[in-house]
Amino acid sequence: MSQDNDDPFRPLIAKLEALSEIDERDREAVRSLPFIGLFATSGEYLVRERQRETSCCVLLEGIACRHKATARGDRQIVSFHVRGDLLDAQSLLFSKSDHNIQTITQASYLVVPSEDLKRVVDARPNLAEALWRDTFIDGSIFREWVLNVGRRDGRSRIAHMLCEFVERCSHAGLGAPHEIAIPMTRADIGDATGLTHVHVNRLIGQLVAEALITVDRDGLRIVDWDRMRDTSAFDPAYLHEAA
Amino acid sequence: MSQDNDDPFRPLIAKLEALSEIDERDREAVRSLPFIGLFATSGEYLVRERQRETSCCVLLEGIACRHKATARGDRQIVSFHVRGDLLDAQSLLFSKSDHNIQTITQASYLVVPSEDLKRVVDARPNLAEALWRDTFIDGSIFREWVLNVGRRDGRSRIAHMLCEFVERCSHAGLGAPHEIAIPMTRADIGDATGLTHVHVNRLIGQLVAEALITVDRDGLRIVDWDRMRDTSAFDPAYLHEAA
DNA sequence: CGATAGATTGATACTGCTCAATATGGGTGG
DNA sequence: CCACCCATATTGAGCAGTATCAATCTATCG
Repeated sequence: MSQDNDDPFRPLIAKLEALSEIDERDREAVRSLPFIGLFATSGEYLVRERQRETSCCVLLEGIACRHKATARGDRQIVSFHVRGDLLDAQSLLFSKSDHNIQTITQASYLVVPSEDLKRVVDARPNLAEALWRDTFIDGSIFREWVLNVGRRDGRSRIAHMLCEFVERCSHAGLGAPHEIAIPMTRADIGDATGLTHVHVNRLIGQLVAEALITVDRDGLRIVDWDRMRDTSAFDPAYLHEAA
Repeated sequence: MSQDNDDPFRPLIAKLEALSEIDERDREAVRSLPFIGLFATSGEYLVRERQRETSCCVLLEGIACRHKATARGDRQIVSFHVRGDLLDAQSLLFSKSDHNIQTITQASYLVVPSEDLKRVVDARPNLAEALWRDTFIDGSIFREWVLNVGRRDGRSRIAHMLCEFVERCSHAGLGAPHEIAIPMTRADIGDATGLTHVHVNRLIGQLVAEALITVDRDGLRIVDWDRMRDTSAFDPAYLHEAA
Protein backbone atom coordinates (compact mmCIF):
# COMPACT_ATOMS: atom_id res chain seq x y z
CA MET A 1 0.00 0.00 0.00
CA SER A 2 3.14 2.17 0.18
CA GLN A 3 2.72 5.87 0.97
CA ASP A 4 -1.02 5.50 1.24
CA ASN A 5 -1.08 3.73 4.55
CA ASP A 6 -2.56 6.79 6.16
CA ASP A 7 -5.35 7.01 3.57
CA PRO A 8 -5.63 4.02 1.30
CA PHE A 9 -8.57 5.56 -0.54
CA ARG A 10 -6.60 8.60 -1.65
CA PRO A 11 -6.14 7.42 -5.27
CA LEU A 12 -9.83 6.66 -5.63
CA ILE A 13 -10.85 9.96 -4.10
CA ALA A 14 -8.48 11.81 -6.41
CA LYS A 15 -10.13 10.13 -9.33
CA LEU A 16 -13.63 10.90 -8.11
CA GLU A 17 -12.68 14.53 -7.61
CA ALA A 18 -11.57 14.71 -11.21
CA LEU A 19 -14.90 13.28 -12.30
CA SER A 20 -17.34 15.42 -10.41
CA GLU A 21 -17.87 17.82 -7.55
CA ILE A 22 -17.16 16.00 -4.31
CA ASP A 23 -17.39 17.54 -0.87
CA GLU A 24 -15.78 16.64 2.42
CA ARG A 25 -18.72 14.49 3.51
CA ASP A 26 -18.43 12.50 0.30
CA ARG A 27 -14.74 11.97 0.92
CA GLU A 28 -15.47 10.95 4.48
CA ALA A 29 -18.06 8.46 3.32
CA VAL A 30 -15.51 6.85 1.03
CA ARG A 31 -12.86 6.77 3.72
CA SER A 32 -15.28 5.06 6.07
CA LEU A 33 -15.71 2.09 3.75
CA PRO A 34 -14.53 -1.28 5.02
CA PHE A 35 -11.74 -2.78 2.95
CA ILE A 36 -8.95 -5.29 2.75
CA GLY A 37 -5.60 -4.40 1.17
CA LEU A 38 -4.02 -7.05 -1.04
CA PHE A 39 -1.04 -7.62 -3.29
CA ALA A 40 -1.04 -9.54 -6.55
CA THR A 41 1.74 -10.86 -8.70
CA SER A 42 1.69 -10.19 -12.42
CA GLY A 43 -0.80 -12.25 -14.37
CA GLU A 44 -3.04 -12.89 -11.38
CA TYR A 45 -6.81 -12.97 -11.86
CA LEU A 46 -8.83 -10.66 -9.62
CA VAL A 47 -12.17 -11.49 -11.22
CA ARG A 48 -13.23 -14.22 -13.58
CA GLU A 49 -16.00 -14.15 -16.14
CA ARG A 50 -19.29 -15.68 -14.94
CA GLN A 51 -18.07 -15.55 -11.39
CA ARG A 52 -20.50 -14.19 -8.81
CA GLU A 53 -19.09 -10.93 -7.53
CA THR A 54 -19.71 -9.40 -4.13
CA SER A 55 -16.89 -6.90 -4.01
CA CYS A 56 -15.07 -4.26 -6.05
CA CYS A 57 -11.36 -3.67 -6.31
CA VAL A 58 -9.65 -0.30 -6.20
CA LEU A 59 -6.29 -0.44 -7.92
CA LEU A 60 -3.53 1.33 -5.98
CA GLU A 61 -0.32 0.36 -7.73
CA GLY A 62 0.50 -1.57 -10.85
CA ILE A 63 -1.44 -2.18 -14.04
CA ALA A 64 -4.45 -4.39 -14.59
CA CYS A 65 -6.62 -5.17 -17.56
CA ARG A 66 -10.07 -6.43 -18.34
CA HIS A 67 -10.34 -9.09 -20.98
CA LYS A 68 -12.60 -11.63 -22.60
CA ALA A 69 -11.82 -14.76 -24.60
CA THR A 70 -13.36 -16.49 -27.57
CA ALA A 71 -14.50 -20.08 -27.48
CA ARG A 72 -11.16 -20.95 -29.10
CA GLY A 73 -9.35 -19.34 -26.21
CA ASP A 74 -8.01 -16.24 -27.93
CA ARG A 75 -7.72 -13.46 -25.41
CA GLN A 76 -8.88 -9.92 -26.15
CA ILE A 77 -7.98 -7.23 -23.69
CA VAL A 78 -10.69 -4.56 -23.62
CA SER A 79 -9.16 -2.02 -21.25
CA PHE A 80 -6.20 -1.22 -19.07
CA HIS A 81 -6.37 0.20 -15.58
CA VAL A 82 -4.08 2.18 -13.34
CA ARG A 83 -3.88 3.72 -9.88
CA GLY A 84 -7.25 4.91 -8.62
CA ASP A 85 -9.40 2.94 -11.02
CA LEU A 86 -12.40 1.18 -9.57
CA LEU A 87 -12.47 -2.26 -11.15
CA ASP A 88 -15.77 -3.98 -11.65
CA ALA A 89 -17.95 -1.23 -10.28
CA GLN A 90 -20.49 -3.22 -12.24
CA SER A 91 -20.81 -5.56 -9.26
CA LEU A 92 -22.86 -2.80 -7.60
CA LEU A 93 -25.69 -3.58 -9.97
CA PHE A 94 -25.01 -6.98 -11.52
CA SER A 95 -24.11 -10.11 -9.67
CA LYS A 96 -22.20 -11.91 -12.40
CA SER A 97 -19.16 -10.60 -14.14
CA ASP A 98 -19.11 -10.71 -17.94
CA HIS A 99 -15.33 -10.43 -18.25
CA ASN A 100 -12.06 -11.20 -16.53
CA ILE A 101 -9.87 -8.83 -14.58
CA GLN A 102 -6.21 -9.69 -14.48
CA THR A 103 -3.03 -7.92 -13.45
CA ILE A 104 -0.43 -7.03 -16.06
CA THR A 105 2.25 -6.18 -13.51
CA GLN A 106 2.58 -6.69 -9.79
CA ALA A 107 -0.17 -4.73 -8.13
CA SER A 108 -1.65 -3.65 -4.85
CA TYR A 109 -5.33 -3.04 -4.45
CA LEU A 110 -8.20 -2.66 -2.04
CA VAL A 111 -11.18 -4.99 -1.91
CA VAL A 112 -14.40 -3.29 -0.87
CA PRO A 113 -17.67 -5.17 -0.34
CA SER A 114 -20.12 -4.16 -3.05
CA GLU A 115 -23.00 -3.77 -0.65
CA ASP A 116 -21.14 -1.26 1.45
CA LEU A 117 -20.12 0.74 -1.55
CA LYS A 118 -23.67 0.55 -2.87
CA ARG A 119 -25.01 1.88 0.42
CA VAL A 120 -22.63 4.83 0.31
CA VAL A 121 -23.42 5.56 -3.32
CA ASP A 122 -27.15 5.48 -2.64
CA ALA A 123 -26.72 7.93 0.20
CA ARG A 124 -24.41 10.36 -1.60
CA PRO A 125 -25.65 11.63 -4.97
CA ASN A 126 -22.33 13.25 -5.79
CA LEU A 127 -20.63 9.90 -5.58
CA ALA A 128 -23.33 8.27 -7.63
CA GLU A 129 -22.91 10.89 -10.30
CA ALA A 130 -19.13 10.54 -10.30
CA LEU A 131 -19.38 6.79 -10.75
CA TRP A 132 -22.02 7.10 -13.42
CA ARG A 133 -19.73 9.49 -15.28
CA ASP A 134 -16.96 6.98 -14.90
CA THR A 135 -19.22 4.34 -16.42
CA PHE A 136 -19.92 6.60 -19.38
CA ILE A 137 -16.23 7.26 -19.88
CA ASP A 138 -15.57 3.56 -19.77
CA GLY A 139 -18.11 3.16 -22.54
CA SER A 140 -16.53 5.92 -24.57
CA ILE A 141 -13.14 4.25 -24.31
CA PHE A 142 -14.59 0.92 -25.40
CA ARG A 143 -16.11 2.61 -28.44
CA GLU A 144 -12.74 4.00 -29.37
CA TRP A 145 -11.27 0.52 -28.98
CA VAL A 146 -13.85 -0.93 -31.33
CA LEU A 147 -12.82 1.69 -33.86
CA ASN A 148 -9.15 1.06 -33.19
CA VAL A 149 -9.34 -2.68 -33.62
CA GLY A 150 -11.90 -2.55 -36.39
CA ARG A 151 -10.58 0.13 -38.68
CA ARG A 152 -6.94 1.01 -38.09
CA ASP A 153 -3.96 -0.90 -39.46
CA GLY A 154 -1.56 -2.64 -37.11
CA ARG A 155 0.96 0.13 -36.83
CA SER A 156 -1.43 2.94 -35.95
CA ARG A 157 -3.50 0.57 -33.86
CA ILE A 158 -0.54 -0.08 -31.58
CA ALA A 159 0.49 3.56 -31.59
CA HIS A 160 -3.01 4.62 -30.64
CA MET A 161 -3.22 2.15 -27.80
CA LEU A 162 0.13 3.28 -26.43
CA CYS A 163 -0.86 6.93 -26.64
CA GLU A 164 -4.05 6.25 -24.76
CA PHE A 165 -2.28 4.35 -22.04
CA VAL A 166 0.33 7.03 -21.56
CA GLU A 167 -2.24 9.80 -21.63
CA ARG A 168 -4.32 8.07 -18.98
CA CYS A 169 -1.30 7.48 -16.79
CA SER A 170 -0.42 11.15 -17.06
CA HIS A 171 -3.93 12.13 -16.12
CA ALA A 172 -3.74 9.83 -13.11
CA GLY A 173 -0.59 11.64 -12.04
CA LEU A 174 1.81 8.81 -12.79
CA GLY A 175 5.19 10.20 -13.78
CA ALA A 176 6.08 13.12 -16.00
CA PRO A 177 3.55 13.79 -18.76
CA HIS A 178 3.73 11.16 -21.50
CA GLU A 179 7.05 9.81 -20.26
CA ILE A 180 6.01 6.79 -18.28
CA ALA A 181 7.37 3.37 -19.18
CA ILE A 182 4.83 0.92 -20.57
CA PRO A 183 5.58 -2.43 -18.96
CA MET A 184 3.64 -4.67 -21.30
CA THR A 185 4.78 -7.72 -23.19
CA ARG A 186 4.34 -8.12 -26.93
CA ALA A 187 1.57 -10.60 -26.14
CA ASP A 188 -0.25 -8.08 -23.94
CA ILE A 189 -0.11 -5.50 -26.70
CA GLY A 190 -1.25 -8.06 -29.23
CA ASP A 191 -4.18 -9.08 -27.07
CA ALA A 192 -5.17 -5.44 -26.72
CA THR A 193 -4.97 -4.72 -30.43
CA GLY A 194 -6.17 -7.97 -31.93
CA LEU A 195 -2.76 -8.85 -33.40
CA THR A 196 -0.33 -11.70 -32.77
CA HIS A 197 2.69 -11.15 -30.58
CA VAL A 198 4.92 -11.92 -33.55
CA HIS A 199 3.41 -9.20 -35.67
CA VAL A 200 3.37 -6.79 -32.76
CA ASN A 201 7.06 -7.36 -32.35
CA ARG A 202 7.72 -6.45 -35.97
CA LEU A 203 5.62 -3.32 -35.79
CA ILE A 204 7.25 -2.26 -32.52
CA GLY A 205 10.53 -2.67 -34.35
CA GLN A 206 9.27 -0.24 -36.98
CA LEU A 207 8.22 2.32 -34.41
CA VAL A 208 11.62 2.06 -32.73
CA ALA A 209 13.38 2.39 -36.08
CA GLU A 210 11.38 5.53 -36.73
CA ALA A 211 12.39 6.86 -33.32
CA LEU A 212 8.83 7.20 -32.11
CA ILE A 213 9.41 4.91 -29.15
CA THR A 214 12.28 3.20 -27.39
CA VAL A 215 12.54 -0.12 -25.60
CA ASP A 216 14.36 -0.66 -22.37
CA ARG A 217 14.17 -3.06 -19.49
CA ASP A 218 11.14 -1.28 -18.07
CA GLY A 219 9.16 -1.64 -21.26
CA LEU A 220 8.30 0.79 -24.01
CA ARG A 221 8.58 4.53 -23.82
CA ILE A 222 7.17 7.12 -26.16
CA VAL A 223 9.98 9.48 -27.11
CA ASP A 224 8.27 11.54 -29.79
CA TRP A 225 4.81 12.25 -28.47
CA ASP A 226 3.82 14.60 -31.29
CA ARG A 227 4.59 12.16 -34.04
CA MET A 228 3.02 9.28 -32.14
CA ARG A 229 -0.12 11.32 -31.71
CA ASP A 230 -0.17 12.26 -35.36
CA THR A 231 0.62 8.84 -36.73
CA SER A 232 -2.21 7.26 -34.75
CA ALA A 233 -4.55 10.25 -35.03
CA PHE A 234 -4.88 10.10 -31.26
CA ASP A 235 -7.34 12.69 -29.99
CA PRO A 236 -7.96 12.41 -26.23
CA ALA A 237 -11.41 13.98 -26.43
CA TYR A 238 -13.02 10.57 -25.96
CA LEU A 239 -11.36 10.23 -22.55
CA HIS A 240 -13.46 13.15 -21.27
CA GLU A 241 -10.66 14.12 -18.93
CA ALA A 242 -11.60 17.74 -18.47
CA ALA A 243 -13.61 17.71 -15.28
CA MET B 1 -45.39 7.66 -33.64
CA SER B 2 -47.93 5.06 -34.77
CA GLN B 3 -49.88 3.26 -32.09
CA ASP B 4 -48.08 5.13 -29.35
CA ASN B 5 -49.86 8.40 -29.78
CA ASP B 6 -51.57 7.86 -26.48
CA ASP B 7 -48.29 7.26 -24.67
CA PRO B 8 -45.20 8.02 -26.70
CA PHE B 9 -42.95 7.01 -23.82
CA ARG B 10 -44.31 3.48 -23.66
CA PRO B 11 -41.28 1.88 -25.37
CA LEU B 12 -38.86 3.66 -23.06
CA ILE B 13 -40.86 2.77 -19.99
CA ALA B 14 -41.00 -0.86 -21.09
CA LYS B 15 -37.25 -0.86 -21.36
CA LEU B 16 -36.78 0.78 -17.97
CA GLU B 17 -39.08 -1.76 -16.40
CA ALA B 18 -36.95 -4.54 -17.77
CA LEU B 19 -33.87 -2.92 -16.28
CA SER B 20 -34.97 -2.21 -12.75
CA GLU B 21 -37.88 -1.88 -10.37
CA ILE B 22 -39.99 1.06 -11.47
CA ASP B 23 -43.15 2.22 -9.74
CA GLU B 24 -46.12 4.22 -10.96
CA ARG B 25 -44.64 7.53 -9.82
CA ASP B 26 -41.50 6.79 -11.83
CA ARG B 27 -43.60 6.05 -14.88
CA GLU B 28 -45.58 9.20 -14.32
CA ALA B 29 -42.40 11.24 -14.07
CA VAL B 30 -41.25 9.90 -17.41
CA ARG B 31 -44.60 10.53 -19.04
CA SER B 32 -44.52 14.11 -17.82
CA LEU B 33 -41.33 14.87 -19.71
CA PRO B 34 -41.53 17.46 -22.47
CA PHE B 35 -40.71 16.09 -25.89
CA ILE B 36 -40.93 16.55 -29.62
CA GLY B 37 -41.74 13.65 -31.91
CA LEU B 38 -39.74 13.46 -35.15
CA PHE B 39 -39.27 11.27 -38.19
CA ALA B 40 -36.00 10.57 -39.94
CA THR B 41 -35.19 9.01 -43.28
CA SER B 42 -32.56 6.30 -43.49
CA GLY B 43 -29.00 7.51 -43.15
CA GLU B 44 -29.94 10.67 -41.29
CA TYR B 45 -27.66 11.94 -38.53
CA LEU B 46 -29.33 12.56 -35.17
CA VAL B 47 -26.11 13.49 -33.38
CA ARG B 48 -22.65 14.32 -34.66
CA GLU B 49 -19.34 13.80 -32.93
CA ARG B 50 -18.02 16.90 -31.12
CA GLN B 51 -21.41 18.50 -31.35
CA ARG B 52 -22.74 20.14 -28.22
CA GLU B 53 -25.74 18.16 -27.06
CA THR B 54 -28.66 19.44 -25.06
CA SER B 55 -31.14 16.68 -25.67
CA CYS B 56 -31.54 12.92 -25.82
CA CYS B 57 -33.42 10.85 -28.35
CA VAL B 58 -35.71 7.95 -27.58
CA LEU B 59 -36.00 5.64 -30.55
CA LEU B 60 -39.57 4.53 -31.26
CA GLU B 61 -39.41 2.84 -34.63
CA GLY B 62 -36.64 1.88 -36.99
CA ILE B 63 -33.00 1.11 -36.43
CA ALA B 64 -30.20 3.48 -35.56
CA CYS B 65 -26.51 3.07 -34.90
CA ARG B 66 -23.70 4.84 -33.15
CA HIS B 67 -20.45 5.13 -35.03
CA LYS B 68 -17.07 6.78 -35.13
CA ALA B 69 -14.66 7.34 -37.99
CA THR B 70 -10.92 7.29 -38.39
CA ALA B 71 -8.98 10.26 -39.71
CA ARG B 72 -9.03 8.51 -43.11
CA GLY B 73 -12.79 8.46 -42.98
CA ASP B 74 -13.38 4.75 -42.42
CA ARG B 75 -16.58 4.31 -40.50
CA GLN B 76 -16.88 1.92 -37.56
CA ILE B 77 -20.30 1.24 -36.17
CA VAL B 78 -20.08 0.57 -32.44
CA SER B 79 -23.68 -0.32 -31.65
CA PHE B 80 -27.15 -0.72 -33.05
CA HIS B 81 -30.33 0.53 -31.45
CA VAL B 82 -33.98 -0.36 -31.60
CA ARG B 83 -37.34 0.63 -30.20
CA GLY B 84 -37.14 1.97 -26.66
CA ASP B 85 -33.42 2.69 -26.64
CA LEU B 86 -32.34 5.98 -25.15
CA LEU B 87 -29.71 7.38 -27.48
CA ASP B 88 -26.99 9.56 -26.08
CA ALA B 89 -28.08 9.43 -22.46
CA GLN B 90 -24.52 10.60 -22.08
CA SER B 91 -25.71 14.13 -22.76
CA LEU B 92 -27.08 14.11 -19.20
CA LEU B 93 -23.55 14.32 -17.90
CA PHE B 94 -21.32 15.41 -20.80
CA SER B 95 -21.94 18.31 -23.07
CA LYS B 96 -20.05 17.09 -26.13
CA SER B 97 -20.74 13.89 -27.97
CA ASP B 98 -17.80 11.61 -28.75
CA HIS B 99 -19.56 9.71 -31.52
CA ASN B 100 -22.20 9.98 -34.21
CA ILE B 101 -25.73 8.68 -34.10
CA GLN B 102 -27.27 7.85 -37.44
CA THR B 103 -30.35 6.02 -38.61
CA ILE B 104 -29.99 2.77 -40.53
CA THR B 105 -33.63 2.69 -41.63
CA GLN B 106 -36.44 5.17 -41.55
CA ALA B 107 -37.14 5.97 -37.95
CA SER B 108 -39.36 7.85 -35.57
CA TYR B 109 -38.10 9.16 -32.28
CA LEU B 110 -38.68 11.54 -29.42
CA VAL B 111 -36.36 14.38 -28.54
CA VAL B 112 -36.25 15.16 -24.83
CA PRO B 113 -34.28 18.07 -23.37
CA SER B 114 -31.39 16.72 -21.35
CA GLU B 115 -31.95 19.08 -18.47
CA ASP B 116 -35.51 17.93 -17.99
CA LEU B 117 -34.51 14.32 -18.07
CA LYS B 118 -31.67 15.05 -15.69
CA ARG B 119 -34.07 16.71 -13.28
CA VAL B 120 -36.36 13.69 -13.31
CA VAL B 121 -33.47 11.28 -12.89
CA ASP B 122 -32.11 13.24 -9.93
CA ALA B 123 -35.50 13.15 -8.28
CA ARG B 124 -36.23 9.47 -8.87
CA PRO B 125 -33.53 7.04 -7.73
CA ASN B 126 -35.20 4.10 -9.44
CA LEU B 127 -34.87 5.83 -12.77
CA ALA B 128 -31.28 6.76 -12.04
CA GLU B 129 -30.48 3.18 -11.24
CA ALA B 130 -32.21 1.89 -14.35
CA LEU B 131 -30.25 4.25 -16.53
CA TRP B 132 -26.99 3.46 -14.78
CA ARG B 133 -27.67 -0.22 -15.41
CA ASP B 134 -28.31 0.60 -19.03
CA THR B 135 -24.97 2.37 -19.17
CA PHE B 136 -23.25 -0.70 -17.75
CA ILE B 137 -24.96 -2.94 -20.28
CA ASP B 138 -23.88 -0.62 -23.03
CA GLY B 139 -20.33 -1.03 -21.81
CA SER B 140 -20.66 -4.80 -21.69
CA ILE B 141 -21.87 -4.86 -25.27
CA PHE B 142 -18.97 -2.69 -26.39
CA ARG B 143 -16.56 -5.09 -24.72
CA GLU B 144 -18.08 -7.96 -26.62
CA TRP B 145 -17.70 -5.96 -29.82
CA VAL B 146 -14.03 -5.36 -29.13
CA LEU B 147 -13.65 -9.12 -28.76
CA ASN B 148 -15.72 -9.76 -31.86
CA VAL B 149 -13.79 -7.40 -34.08
CA GLY B 150 -10.44 -8.18 -32.51
CA ARG B 151 -10.41 -11.93 -32.28
CA ARG B 152 -13.02 -13.62 -34.45
CA ASP B 153 -12.68 -14.37 -38.14
CA GLY B 154 -14.97 -12.70 -40.64
CA ARG B 155 -17.54 -15.42 -40.84
CA SER B 156 -18.18 -15.82 -37.14
CA ARG B 157 -17.82 -12.10 -36.63
CA ILE B 158 -20.77 -11.45 -38.92
CA ALA B 159 -22.73 -14.34 -37.47
CA HIS B 160 -22.17 -13.07 -33.96
CA MET B 161 -23.25 -9.57 -34.83
CA LEU B 162 -26.42 -10.84 -36.48
CA CYS B 163 -27.23 -13.05 -33.51
CA GLU B 164 -26.83 -10.14 -31.14
CA PHE B 165 -29.04 -7.89 -33.18
CA VAL B 166 -31.78 -10.46 -33.47
CA GLU B 167 -31.56 -11.36 -29.81
CA ARG B 168 -31.88 -7.73 -28.80
CA CYS B 169 -34.83 -7.20 -31.11
CA SER B 170 -36.52 -10.21 -29.59
CA HIS B 171 -35.90 -8.88 -26.12
CA ALA B 172 -37.38 -5.55 -27.15
CA GLY B 173 -40.49 -7.40 -28.27
CA LEU B 174 -39.96 -6.88 -31.99
CA GLY B 175 -41.45 -9.79 -33.93
CA ALA B 176 -41.37 -13.48 -33.22
CA PRO B 177 -38.27 -14.63 -31.33
CA HIS B 178 -35.19 -14.58 -33.56
CA GLU B 179 -37.23 -14.25 -36.71
CA ILE B 180 -37.04 -10.57 -37.43
CA ALA B 181 -35.63 -9.34 -40.73
CA ILE B 182 -32.32 -7.51 -40.51
CA PRO B 183 -32.57 -4.55 -42.88
CA MET B 184 -28.90 -3.68 -43.15
CA THR B 185 -26.79 -3.22 -46.23
CA ARG B 186 -23.52 -5.08 -46.79
CA ALA B 187 -21.77 -1.80 -46.03
CA ASP B 188 -23.58 -1.44 -42.70
CA ILE B 189 -22.57 -4.95 -41.71
CA GLY B 190 -19.03 -4.30 -42.83
CA ASP B 191 -18.82 -1.11 -40.81
CA ALA B 192 -20.07 -2.96 -37.76
CA THR B 193 -17.61 -5.82 -38.13
CA GLY B 194 -14.54 -4.05 -39.45
CA LEU B 195 -14.75 -5.72 -42.86
CA THR B 196 -15.29 -4.37 -46.37
CA HIS B 197 -18.68 -4.60 -47.99
CA VAL B 198 -17.16 -6.78 -50.69
CA HIS B 199 -15.91 -9.32 -48.24
CA VAL B 200 -19.11 -9.18 -46.24
CA ASN B 201 -21.00 -10.00 -49.37
CA ARG B 202 -18.90 -13.11 -49.93
CA LEU B 203 -19.28 -14.29 -46.37
CA ILE B 204 -23.02 -13.66 -46.42
CA GLY B 205 -23.07 -15.82 -49.51
CA GLN B 206 -21.40 -18.58 -47.51
CA LEU B 207 -23.90 -18.31 -44.68
CA VAL B 208 -26.76 -18.47 -47.18
CA ALA B 209 -25.19 -21.47 -48.92
CA GLU B 210 -24.95 -23.19 -45.56
CA ALA B 211 -28.62 -22.42 -44.94
CA LEU B 212 -27.94 -20.47 -41.77
CA ILE B 213 -29.58 -17.34 -43.11
CA THR B 214 -31.66 -16.24 -46.06
CA VAL B 215 -31.84 -13.01 -47.98
CA ASP B 216 -35.02 -11.37 -49.14
CA ARG B 217 -36.18 -7.90 -49.96
CA ASP B 218 -36.49 -7.02 -46.27
CA GLY B 219 -32.91 -7.92 -45.53
CA LEU B 220 -31.33 -10.93 -43.87
CA ARG B 221 -33.11 -13.46 -41.77
CA ILE B 222 -31.65 -16.09 -39.52
CA VAL B 223 -33.28 -19.42 -40.40
CA ASP B 224 -31.20 -21.76 -38.27
CA TRP B 225 -30.78 -20.07 -34.94
CA ASP B 226 -29.08 -22.98 -33.23
CA ARG B 227 -26.35 -23.33 -35.81
CA MET B 228 -25.88 -19.58 -36.01
CA ARG B 229 -25.47 -19.42 -32.27
CA ASP B 230 -23.02 -22.30 -32.29
CA THR B 231 -20.96 -21.14 -35.22
CA SER B 232 -20.45 -17.71 -33.68
CA ALA B 233 -20.28 -18.96 -30.09
CA PHE B 234 -22.96 -16.42 -29.26
CA ASP B 235 -23.77 -16.41 -25.56
CA PRO B 236 -26.23 -13.66 -24.61
CA ALA B 237 -25.01 -13.47 -21.02
CA TYR B 238 -23.20 -10.22 -21.79
CA LEU B 239 -26.50 -8.56 -22.69
CA HIS B 240 -27.64 -8.91 -19.05
CA GLU B 241 -31.22 -9.25 -20.20
CA ALA B 242 -32.58 -11.04 -17.17
CA ALA B 243 -33.93 -8.22 -15.04
C1' DC C 1 24.16 -22.80 -14.05
C1' DG C 2 19.90 -24.55 -15.65
C1' DA C 3 15.18 -23.06 -16.19
C1' DT C 4 11.79 -19.99 -18.19
C1' DA C 5 9.37 -16.28 -19.98
C1' DG C 6 9.67 -13.18 -23.36
C1' DA C 7 11.81 -11.33 -27.66
C1' DT C 8 13.38 -12.03 -32.34
C1' DT C 9 13.70 -13.74 -36.86
C1' DG C 10 12.64 -16.42 -41.05
C1' DA C 11 9.74 -18.82 -44.26
C1' DT C 12 5.27 -19.69 -45.87
C1' DA C 13 0.17 -19.57 -46.09
C1' DC C 14 -4.03 -17.26 -46.14
C1' DT C 15 -7.65 -13.96 -44.94
C1' DG C 16 -9.48 -10.06 -46.30
C1' DC C 17 -8.49 -5.69 -49.06
C1' DT C 18 -8.38 -2.96 -53.38
C1' DC C 19 -9.72 -1.84 -57.75
C1' DA C 20 -12.78 -2.46 -61.46
C1' DA C 21 -16.75 -4.08 -63.85
C1' DT C 22 -21.25 -5.60 -64.23
C1' DA C 23 -25.84 -6.74 -62.59
C1' DT C 24 -30.34 -5.68 -60.10
C1' DG C 25 -34.22 -3.75 -58.15
C1' DG C 26 -36.85 -0.13 -57.00
C1' DG C 27 -38.09 4.62 -57.57
C1' DT C 28 -38.85 8.80 -60.55
C1' DG C 29 -40.09 12.09 -64.16
C1' DG C 30 -42.59 12.38 -68.11
C1' DC D 1 -46.38 2.58 -68.68
C1' DC D 2 -41.53 3.48 -70.16
C1' DA D 3 -36.74 4.91 -69.95
C1' DC D 4 -33.53 6.22 -66.86
C1' DC D 5 -31.13 6.69 -62.32
C1' DC D 6 -29.10 5.44 -58.19
C1' DA D 7 -28.05 2.72 -54.51
C1' DT D 8 -26.81 -1.71 -53.60
C1' DA D 9 -25.31 -6.23 -54.67
C1' DT D 10 -22.25 -9.25 -57.03
C1' DT D 11 -18.15 -11.08 -59.18
C1' DG D 12 -13.24 -11.38 -60.64
C1' DA D 13 -8.26 -10.72 -60.32
C1' DG D 14 -4.30 -9.53 -57.95
C1' DC D 15 -2.11 -7.90 -53.79
C1' DA D 16 -1.06 -6.66 -48.85
C1' DG D 17 -1.18 -7.25 -44.19
C1' DT D 18 -1.19 -10.64 -40.72
C1' DA D 19 -1.24 -15.20 -39.12
C1' DT D 20 1.23 -19.58 -38.46
C1' DC D 21 4.80 -22.49 -37.41
C1' DA D 22 9.38 -23.12 -35.94
C1' DA D 23 13.72 -21.94 -34.41
C1' DT D 24 16.91 -19.29 -31.86
C1' DC D 25 18.34 -15.84 -28.71
C1' DT D 26 18.42 -13.36 -24.27
C1' DA D 27 17.58 -11.74 -20.07
C1' DT D 28 16.33 -12.75 -15.28
C1' DC D 29 15.82 -15.69 -11.23
C1' DG D 30 16.35 -19.35 -7.92
